[in-house]
Amino acid sequence: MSEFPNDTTIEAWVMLHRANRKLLEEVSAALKRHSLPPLDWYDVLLELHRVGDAGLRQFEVGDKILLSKHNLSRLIDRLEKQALVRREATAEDGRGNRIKITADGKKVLRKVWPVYAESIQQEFGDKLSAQEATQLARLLGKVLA
Amino acid sequence: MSEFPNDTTIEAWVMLHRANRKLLEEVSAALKRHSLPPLDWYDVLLELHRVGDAGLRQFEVGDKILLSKHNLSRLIDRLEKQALVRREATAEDGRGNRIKITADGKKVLRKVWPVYAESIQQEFGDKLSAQEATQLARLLGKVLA
DNA sequence: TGTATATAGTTGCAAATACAACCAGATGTA
DNA sequence: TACATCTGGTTGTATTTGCAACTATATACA
Repeated sequence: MSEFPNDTTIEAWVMLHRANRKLLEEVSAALKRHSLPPLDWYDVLLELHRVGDAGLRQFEVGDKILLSKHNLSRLIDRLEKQALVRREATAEDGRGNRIKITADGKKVLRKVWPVYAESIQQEFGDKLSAQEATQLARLLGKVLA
Repeated sequence: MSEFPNDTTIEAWVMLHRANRKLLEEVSAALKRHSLPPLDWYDVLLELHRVGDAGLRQFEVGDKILLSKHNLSRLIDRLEKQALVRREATAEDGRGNRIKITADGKKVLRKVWPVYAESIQQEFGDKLSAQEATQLARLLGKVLA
C-alpha cells in the first residue's frame, strides 16, 4: 500500500541522512587527527575479530557492513597489504577464500577503539539518555527489518 | 563528561549507519533503474528550488547538504554542464557567486520526485507509524543539535 | 592607511568508488 | 554425464572523492 510519504516521514528521512553524514564526518576527522586508518577498516577488522579464528568469507563481511563486492575486494587488498588480514584458500568452496584477522590487525583495533569510542560518546552518547538511545535503536531496527 | 559509550549507545550508533547505508543503496538503485540522476543532484536542486529566484551562495548549499566545498564546486560544475543550474556573479562578494536553478533543473526535480518518494515510502514510511516517524525525527534532531 | 589573517571558491593529483565485463568453480536439471 | 545458469571473487575503466595548494577578495586591527 505504498502511497506518497507524508511530511513527517520525509522529515525523519532527511534527519537520518543529515545525522549520519555529520557524525561520520566527525568521527573520520577524529581518526585522522590521530593518524588512524579510516572507519571502514575498523568495521571489517571488528567483524573478523568477533568471529575469531574461523574467519569470514568475503561475502559474509560484505553482508555485515553492507559493502558491495568489488569495493570489498579492493578494501581487503588494502588491508592485506598492511598485513592486517590474510586471505586463506578454503576447501568448502574452490572459488572463495576465508578472511582472517592477524595479530597486527588486532593491534589496530585496540589502537583505534579509544578514539572511536570517545567520538561516539561525544557526538552521540552525550546527547541522548540511555532510554532515548534504546528507543532510537528500536526505531531504526524497524526500518532495517 | 565524556566517558566510554555504553552498549545501548553503540547499538544505536551501529543501527544508524546500517539503516542509512541500506536506505541510500535502495534509493540509488531505484533512481538508476529509472535512468535518473543521483541523489546528490536532487538534494542540491531541491535546496535551490526552495529559495526561489534569489539562489544560494555555494557555501550555503554546502551547509545545507553537508558537502565539503571542493566536492561541491565540482558537483555544481556537473549540474551547470547539464544546464540544471547556473552560476551568477554577485555584487555582495567579489569572490563568490550565486547558484540558481534553471527551468531544466526544475524539470529534473519533477521527474525525480515520484521515484524518490515511492522509494522513501516503501523503505521508510511503510515501516514506521506516523508517531514513530515523529519520534525518530525528534531523536535525530537531538543528535544533530 | 597598510598589513596580517580569514573566507569563497577552484584546481592538480592521488585514492577510493561504481559499473560492467570477466573467470573460475558450484549447482540445477535433463 | 552434459549443459545452462548461478555465485564468489577479481579486474579494467571511468567517475567521484579527499587533500593540499592556490587565487582572489574580505575583514580585522595596528
